Amino acid sequence: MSVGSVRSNSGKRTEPKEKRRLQLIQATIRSIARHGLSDTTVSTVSTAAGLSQGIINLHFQSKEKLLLETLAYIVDEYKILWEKALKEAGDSSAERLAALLQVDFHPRVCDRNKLSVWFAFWAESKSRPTYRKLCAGRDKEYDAVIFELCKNIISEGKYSGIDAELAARGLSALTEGLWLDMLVNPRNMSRDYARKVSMAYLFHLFPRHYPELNKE
Amino acid sequence: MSVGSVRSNSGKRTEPKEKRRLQLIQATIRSIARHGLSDTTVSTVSTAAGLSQGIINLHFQSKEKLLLETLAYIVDEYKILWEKALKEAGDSSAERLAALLQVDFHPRVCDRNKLSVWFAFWAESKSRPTYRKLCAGRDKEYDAVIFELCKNIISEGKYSGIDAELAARGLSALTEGLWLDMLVNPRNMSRDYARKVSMAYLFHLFPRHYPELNKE
Amino acid sequence: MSVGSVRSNSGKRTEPKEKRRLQLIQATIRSIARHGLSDTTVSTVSTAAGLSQGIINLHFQSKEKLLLETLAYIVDEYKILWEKALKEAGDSSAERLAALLQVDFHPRVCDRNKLSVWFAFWAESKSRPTYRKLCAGRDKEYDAVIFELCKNIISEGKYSGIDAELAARGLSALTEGLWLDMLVNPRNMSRDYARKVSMAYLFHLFPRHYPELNKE
Amino acid sequence: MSVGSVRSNSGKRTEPKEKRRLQLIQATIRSIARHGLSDTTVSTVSTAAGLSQGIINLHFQSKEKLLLETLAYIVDEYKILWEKALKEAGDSSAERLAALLQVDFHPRVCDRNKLSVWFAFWAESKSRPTYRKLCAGRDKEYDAVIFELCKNIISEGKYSGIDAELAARGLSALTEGLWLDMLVNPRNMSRDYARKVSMAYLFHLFPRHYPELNKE
DNA sequence: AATGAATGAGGGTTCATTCAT
DNA sequence: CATGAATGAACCCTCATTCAT
Repeated sequence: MSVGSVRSNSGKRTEPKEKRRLQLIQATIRSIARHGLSDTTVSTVSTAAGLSQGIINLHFQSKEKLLLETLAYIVDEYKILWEKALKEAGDSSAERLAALLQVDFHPRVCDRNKLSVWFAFWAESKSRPTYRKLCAGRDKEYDAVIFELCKNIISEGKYSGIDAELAARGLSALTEGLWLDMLVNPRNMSRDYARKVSMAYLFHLFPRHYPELNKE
Repeated sequence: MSVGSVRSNSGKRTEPKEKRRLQLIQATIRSIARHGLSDTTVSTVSTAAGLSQGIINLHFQSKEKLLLETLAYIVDEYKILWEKALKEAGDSSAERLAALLQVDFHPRVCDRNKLSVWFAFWAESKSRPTYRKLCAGRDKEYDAVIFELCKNIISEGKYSGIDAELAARGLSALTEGLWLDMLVNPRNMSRDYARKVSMAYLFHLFPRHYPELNKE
Repeated sequence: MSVGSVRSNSGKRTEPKEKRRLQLIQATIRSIARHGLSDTTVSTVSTAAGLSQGIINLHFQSKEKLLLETLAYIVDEYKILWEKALKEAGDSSAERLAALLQVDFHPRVCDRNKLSVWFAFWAESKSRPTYRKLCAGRDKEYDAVIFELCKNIISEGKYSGIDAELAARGLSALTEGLWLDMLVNPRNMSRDYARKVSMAYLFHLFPRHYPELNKE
Repeated sequence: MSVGSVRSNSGKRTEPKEKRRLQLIQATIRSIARHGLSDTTVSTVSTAAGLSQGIINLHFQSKEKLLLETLAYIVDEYKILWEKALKEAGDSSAERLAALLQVDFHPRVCDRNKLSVWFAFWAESKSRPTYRKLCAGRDKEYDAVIFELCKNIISEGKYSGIDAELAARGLSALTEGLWLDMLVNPRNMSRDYARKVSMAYLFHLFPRHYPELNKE
């Protein structure tokens, strides 16, 4: 076989494996969204993927590992979107902060299936340290950046009476609360409206940095 | 059995019965907090209650009903505290709103075990309409009152550029987000600090109504 | 409750438990004999016992533990018969040795079902140290006693050219070989004939101690 | 395909085919010795052979057939060694009998891996007639020859009080028992010592035919 | 001829529920 | 009212077998 055919072979042998894993992770997300984490079984997942039962242990050794990789997948996806937003955003702290919040309401993040997964794992994180650790990575970095940006904005805008940490924590908590509303009660909280609520908070905090929000 | 004996027994039998049910509900809360909802079994609950396995079907017919009543118990408790706060609060909308937010950070509400239960059920609410309905009751009334109070305050204070609904939704979401932080990462988010974050938001929204918050 | 009732209660609550375990162990022996160790499943055992599948994990935690306790049961039973035989035997070494060999062909030991179990575990003992350890207890003591008795007999009878250890090892191996024949080919090797073979060996070793065997 | 190509291929295709089969049989022996028959899987065998999973069904159709052929291989090997010994032995019955027993302790027979296989199948022979039949071939012929030789020796040596069948059965059982000891407890029973035990028995039976054994 | 991804029947185990005590 | 032994459905996982490559 020529080098070319070897390359295409390796593409066919290793790629499908990665594709299968992705396919199964996506089936897991759908299953958690549809049945809940408690009622997500090897059977619901493999059925959702249109494959046989044994496939999960073949590719992930155990159901537990599949769940962990599913969480990791979602955490990673979020992180990537977030870093991309930071890279593409302008230099000003105000722009950067706004860009980050936009990510939180990006369709790929606010997908209700994925929100199901986030909250399923958060809900169990108290009893499962492994879950908490996976999420903690996200939170820590996230919090630090938000805090830094708030601090900059406050000093730039000479906002008095605003504590940077209180503001940052508020912004972060607000996002999570809005996610919860979108998950639990999507009719009363659309993605678009959630973003508006978030932006309204930003405006009230830093009115001189976000004049345009006033008019929306 | 004569009517008389039934009646006299009913006093003795139903009271302990109610106590057993409460005892089991509290054991359920502890079990969900400790093991997660997925790993909460009839056995973990009855062990936590110091009773035998059969006790749950005896008093609740099924595990599912026990879970529902546990959720109902927490929802009710929250509602009661909330109504009590409204009744005891002053007449001004600002006072009433602040009083309500205080309830959200009341030790009895913010108990981490109970937060575990809230989020456990929220996480599954997408797949279990019964859960959602139980929570929906709380949310609807809650949202309506908060909204009304915000509207009053805005008109009283002639706050321009504040949409009452956006503000109300923000306040409500913020609380939920702070609850999540307290659940997932209690070291970084104490009950006290959460309340401060919440109050800080209130202040930024309605500075002329909450001057005292400025100094804290 | 009186002391009496407590006693009868404990008899009813703990005895059945022990009875169930015995019942399951006996079902296991039958299953190994009938299906072989490889094909002995939780299902074959519980069916043999006339009970449900869950019963095994209820009483033995796992199938593996049931198997170990089954082996231990058979080892123990053998040991008890053996010690009883020693206690009841006369004082002379010749009598004692003969008594021990009688045990090896006792109906309760040579039961073909039980032989199945012995050989099933011996066959796996190379790969499963736990099995070997359980059997090793028996072997060691057994060998030591047989050796001692042979030594005494040899010195008493002034048998020249007989090594006590060779004789003892031979006697012990002969028994095991006869067991195998009874297991694998019961039509050609009855319990009675096996005993005769064993006794014939004894006679050839120590003719002056076992004159009566000559005539049989 | 032309006849010619078939013929020329048959040399190339069937030879390696036979080699593969042998390779897999040997891997099976190692696997049974290492993991036990219960834990010998298609995977343990193919791994031991350094080949892929599918190879077994390719060459043996099923796992069961591989096991049967493995047993047959060992039975055959034993038979061949045995027949060769008979052919090469002298004419006297005593020599022939001794030669046969030598085979039983030949390194190729007493290999602990192979003993594992023997006993694995013997242990299951009660529940699997197919296994028993495979072994029965060996036993029958073996027993007949041993018996014949003993009979000759007895009549030659005018040994009184010795029943030929009892002696033959004893010899055969002794060998099997010694094999078991070598398998289960190799530290206490070396191949060399086992042979000595066997020879000691022979001496005691027929002292006038085996004078040399006396001195060893 | 050989591979190894995929299958699915059947394994051991868990657990909500029942019921005799 | 309370227990806990027993059940059996459903879980996760293993593994002999198939088949496209």
